[in-house]
Amino acid sequence: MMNDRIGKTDTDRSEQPVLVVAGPTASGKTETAIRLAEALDGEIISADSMQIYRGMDIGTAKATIAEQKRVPHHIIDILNPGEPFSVAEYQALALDKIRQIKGRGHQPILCGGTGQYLAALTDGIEFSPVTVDPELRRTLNAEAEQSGLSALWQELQSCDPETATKISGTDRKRIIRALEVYRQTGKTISWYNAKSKQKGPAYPYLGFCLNHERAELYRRIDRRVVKMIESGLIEETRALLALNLPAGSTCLQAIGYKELIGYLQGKMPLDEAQANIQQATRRYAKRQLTWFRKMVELSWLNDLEPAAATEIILNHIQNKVKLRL
RNA sequence: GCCCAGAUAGCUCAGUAGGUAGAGCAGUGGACUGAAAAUCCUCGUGUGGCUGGUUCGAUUCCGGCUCUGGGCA
Repeated sequence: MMNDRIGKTDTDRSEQPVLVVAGPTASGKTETAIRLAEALDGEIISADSMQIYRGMDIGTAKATIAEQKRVPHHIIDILNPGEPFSVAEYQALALDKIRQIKGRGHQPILCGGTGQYLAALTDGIEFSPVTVDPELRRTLNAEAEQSGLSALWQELQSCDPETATKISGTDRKRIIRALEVYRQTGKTISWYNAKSKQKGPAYPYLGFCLNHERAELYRRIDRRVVKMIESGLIEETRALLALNLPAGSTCLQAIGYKELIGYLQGKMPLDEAQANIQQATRRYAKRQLTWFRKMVELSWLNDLEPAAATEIILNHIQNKVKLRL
């Protein structure tokens, strides 16, 4: 075959789209992204809301130390358990990483299963300047406790009927967030949202979604949960528990840990905790797929192991580059 | 071998004084703009074990058979 080298694109990737490797848990994202990075001189930016926490390794299926040595990883292990985080912060961090990686002439590869994080980048959402005020959030939660959620819903109904009709009167988190915005600024969250998509994404993206036939995906999930427990997830949870984090800490929402805490506190036998983890993971995977189906720019790769998926993605990129020449 | 109880949705079961059935769980689809592995919404047709009978009509009543659980020998 002819020389495959394609001009200066080897070193100048500033025009190349950011690669996205999405997919539900246990679909093979991590290994695929690493292989891609090795082939493309790439660096991986995680898009995962739980892998940001240090010490939560097994349960979040974080790339192992050995895997992280193969290729640079970003936005992993950036916080201690118990520290708060948000999509907007994620987006800012990720955009910064993309810029830096491109600056080095490397290929940025977004890899992760948190649909909201991915969408914040690919949809180019411009978040409002209204940050989270923990004090106000506590107040609103307390009000919901005392006067009931419907009282807050009423308040929203009168100050921001557009949002009130859009979300459910039982969706506690969204009602509270909408009121946070209104009480702090006097402007509605719908007003901010309306202007949030005007700019479009800061970078072009080329995305792939790994997936498996549902029954097979669920088998993989069930198997992986067993493996996690065998490899020390209980110990990891014990360590997390020993930190005595305030209830409501984001990291305590993580599947696997929250169920095993119940086991460690003697509330349920291990096999029950394991079954609960498997079920919660299956439901989570289903919700992830809802996000990915909505992201029309994703190409779906079904029933493939990482090696094969990587091949296909590389071919795809190769063809695109050739077409452009 | 005999006696008793069961057999209804993927699972556990309810109900129909005879007019072709509904809960929980599992599962499905969806929403998502600073907690997102979170939060929330939607969706219930299944040879009523098989087979005869009674009846205008049987998942429901009666008989036989099969299977399951328990008891007696």
